Amino acid sequence: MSKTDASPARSSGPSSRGTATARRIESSAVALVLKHGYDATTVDMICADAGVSQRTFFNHFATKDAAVIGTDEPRLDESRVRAFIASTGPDVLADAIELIALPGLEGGLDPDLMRMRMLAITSNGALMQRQLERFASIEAEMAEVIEYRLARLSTPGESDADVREQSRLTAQLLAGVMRYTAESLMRGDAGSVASIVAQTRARLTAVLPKLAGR
Amino acid sequence: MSKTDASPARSSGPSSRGTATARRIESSAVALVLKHGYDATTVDMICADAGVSQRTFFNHFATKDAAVIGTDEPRLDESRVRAFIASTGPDVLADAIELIALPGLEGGLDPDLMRMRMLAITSNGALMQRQLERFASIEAEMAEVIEYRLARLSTPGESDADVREQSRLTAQLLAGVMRYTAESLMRGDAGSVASIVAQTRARLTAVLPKLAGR
DNA sequence: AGTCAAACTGCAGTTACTGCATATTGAGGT
DNA sequence: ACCTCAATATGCAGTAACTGCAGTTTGACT
Repeated sequence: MSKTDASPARSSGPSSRGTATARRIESSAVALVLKHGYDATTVDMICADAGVSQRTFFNHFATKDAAVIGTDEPRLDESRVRAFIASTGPDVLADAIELIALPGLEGGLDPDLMRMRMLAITSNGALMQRQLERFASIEAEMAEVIEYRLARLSTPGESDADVREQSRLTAQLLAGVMRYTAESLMRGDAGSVASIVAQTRARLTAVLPKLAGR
Repeated sequence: MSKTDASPARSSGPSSRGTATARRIESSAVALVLKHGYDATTVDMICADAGVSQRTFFNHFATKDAAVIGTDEPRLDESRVRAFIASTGPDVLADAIELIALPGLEGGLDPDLMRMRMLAITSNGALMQRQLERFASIEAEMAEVIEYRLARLSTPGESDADVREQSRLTAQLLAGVMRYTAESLMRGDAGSVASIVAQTRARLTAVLPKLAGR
């Protein structure tokens, strides 16, 4: 009797939610990519190392990237979001960096895995790209959050629609800031993630006034 | 007698520079993708339509995407660059949009092909992503150009290195603006490319002062 | 006519990824 | 203890993108 659908994440969004198998695959993937590079690491190699079949691999991860990057969605931390919205300062962008970057890059489950994953990602341009796309995936969410801050800063003549569009634009600017941050990390400009984030914040507050046409 | 290397762009960056074959492949690719969608269009189909072998296809284009997106590098227009640098206004970002967007999205060779390509790209998220990556590829170049403007706006305490980093950051912000512009296009917010660009510019100058911490 | 190189082609192979059918395992109900 | 069921893992065959290699056509220049 056909049990049609069986696997954990059959062709839908990958889950990897904590299952031991997924975790094994992840750490094998990260380790092998660190050792041999991304292109030189085949899915078969990862499967052999993790002791699973190729089919199982793809049951857990939609793509090879996903196994390396990790699939835990970079959710926004609720309490941080509340604090962000509550703040009334004009440093919307600068505040937003920490909202995404700190939980997304640092906070995690297994610190060792996170560190190795970080290395694996920053060692490869294509993977970096994917990572940035993941950040981009919460852009819509960020736009919404940003809207709360911007609404309070709106000037007389602006409609709600204007504010919404400005929020979308700001969310994209934020993505740019994130990319700059990631680039700094890739350049290996020393320091922890937190210090790089702080540095970005400083540069941002320095340059923004110059760009705002009075 | 083996003539080892023969093809125009053997595994290096694709060229497509004007050769009739490449142009035929391009227009076949765009047309088929418009008709059947990106995923449903195989390379074989494109080859059949263009009357070339698959190997020839990959001699001209490194990837399937490339054939649809086009490979004419979005070079910066020299005269526009000069004008951009000459300008002393603080609207660095807003000015930069036009520097990239107008030649990149509008100005082209075959207007018909450009229009269809535009449709094909905006109809597919993945292709859009690629397009944005192409814009991103001139980020380094833009950072350099932006540096000229920012240097003039630098404040007393800043070193050259500071200005350079700020330029990099600004180039990434610009990429964000470009993404917002592209998103607007995809939403089909009516209007020509030029009008969308103008709209983006307006929103940008409206929102930037709010983000600059006094 | 002869030479040379650019462009085109065929073919076999690798790799990522998918659909389908099947096997295993473990928890719950009877 | 037995059956059920659902989640998970697997084998297998297939598709499609892309690559390397080796060979052929084409066209310009001598």
